[in-house]
Amino acid sequence: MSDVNGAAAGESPGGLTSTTVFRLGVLGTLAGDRFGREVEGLGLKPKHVGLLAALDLAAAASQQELAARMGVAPSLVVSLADTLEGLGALQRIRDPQDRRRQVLTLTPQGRELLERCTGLARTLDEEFTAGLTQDQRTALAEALRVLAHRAGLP
Amino acid sequence: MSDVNGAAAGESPGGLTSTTVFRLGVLGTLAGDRFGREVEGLGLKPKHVGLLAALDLAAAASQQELAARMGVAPSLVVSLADTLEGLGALQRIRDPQDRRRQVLTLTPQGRELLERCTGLARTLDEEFTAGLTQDQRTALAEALRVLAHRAGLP
DNA sequence: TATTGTTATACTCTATAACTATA
DNA sequence: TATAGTTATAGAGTATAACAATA
Repeated sequence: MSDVNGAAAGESPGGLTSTTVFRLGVLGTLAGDRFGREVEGLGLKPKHVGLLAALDLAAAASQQELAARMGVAPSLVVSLADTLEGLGALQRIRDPQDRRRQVLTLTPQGRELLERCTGLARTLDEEFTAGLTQDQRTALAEALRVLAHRAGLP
Repeated sequence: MSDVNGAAAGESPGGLTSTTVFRLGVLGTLAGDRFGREVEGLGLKPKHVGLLAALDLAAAASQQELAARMGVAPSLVVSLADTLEGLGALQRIRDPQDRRRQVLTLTPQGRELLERCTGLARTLDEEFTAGLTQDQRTALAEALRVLAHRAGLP
C-alpha cells in the first residue's frame, strides 16, 4: 500500500487534502513506489539509484561524506555500495593517503545502469504528467526545480 | 567534454535528479517528514491525520470500507482508530443492523484536531513555496491538483 | 584519542495471517 | 460458511550503537 498520508476521496475546497504538502507527500510516495517497481527489474531500489546519481554528480571523498550528502546513515551507504559493487556498478578503492577511507567511483557499467534508470524516470515523467498541458508541465518542472534547490538538492 | 548524447559525468541538466519523478519523490518525503514532525506534538502521525481527513470527507460505513478508501490494510485502521478514539477524536459505534460493523464518526474534538492539522499544513505550504513567485505557486497548486485527481485522490 | 568503515542490534512501519464474534 | 474487527506475527527499511582498522 502506498499512501504516506492516508488519502481519502472527495474534499471540500480548502481542506487538508488540497494543501501542497499533503499532495506532495501522497504523490511523492506514489512516484517513489512506481519508480521502485520500475528499477526492481535491474536489481535496484530507489536508494541505490540515488547513490549512483550522487556519485555521477560528483565523486565522493569518502562513504561518510556521501552519506551526509544523501542524508542517510553511513551504515546504509555500506549496504547500498555492497549491492552496487556486486553488480559491477562501482568500485571501492582505498585512499593511499588515508587508508581508512574508501573512494567510490562509478564504473562504465554503473554509468550505463544510471542512464537506464534515467530513461525509465523520463518515461514515468510522461506517464505522470500525461494529464497536464505543455505549459503546465513546464511550470511544474520549474517549480519543482526551485523547491529542490531550496531544499539543498542538486 | 561531452559525448555524442550530451551526457557527461557530473552534468545536471537532463540527469536523473532533474526528472519530475525524482524530485517529486524526494520533495514528497521531505514534506511528509516535515508534516510528521509538526503533528507529532498533537500525538499524531501523518496517517492518523489522513484518517481524520478521510472521515471528514465522508462518513465510513465500516472500517474495512475506510481501509479500502485510504489504501491501507484493515488492521492498520484498527490501530489508527484506537489512537484517535483514545484522544477523543472519533467514536466507534456498533451498527445495530449488523453488529459486526463499527461505524466511525468524528467528534467535535476530532474536527477541531483536523482543523489544527490543516492550519499546520497551510503554514508549511507557505514555508515550502517561499522561493516561488505567486504565479509559480498557483501553477504548482493547479498541477498537483490535476495529478492528484488523475491518481484517484480527492 | 579520533575517525572510517563495518557489523550487530533495535526500532518503526505496515502487511499477512490467525482468531473472535457476529451473520 | 462468510465477513468485520481484532490480535499476533513477520518482513522491509533504516537508524543507532558496538567494533575493528587506521590515523
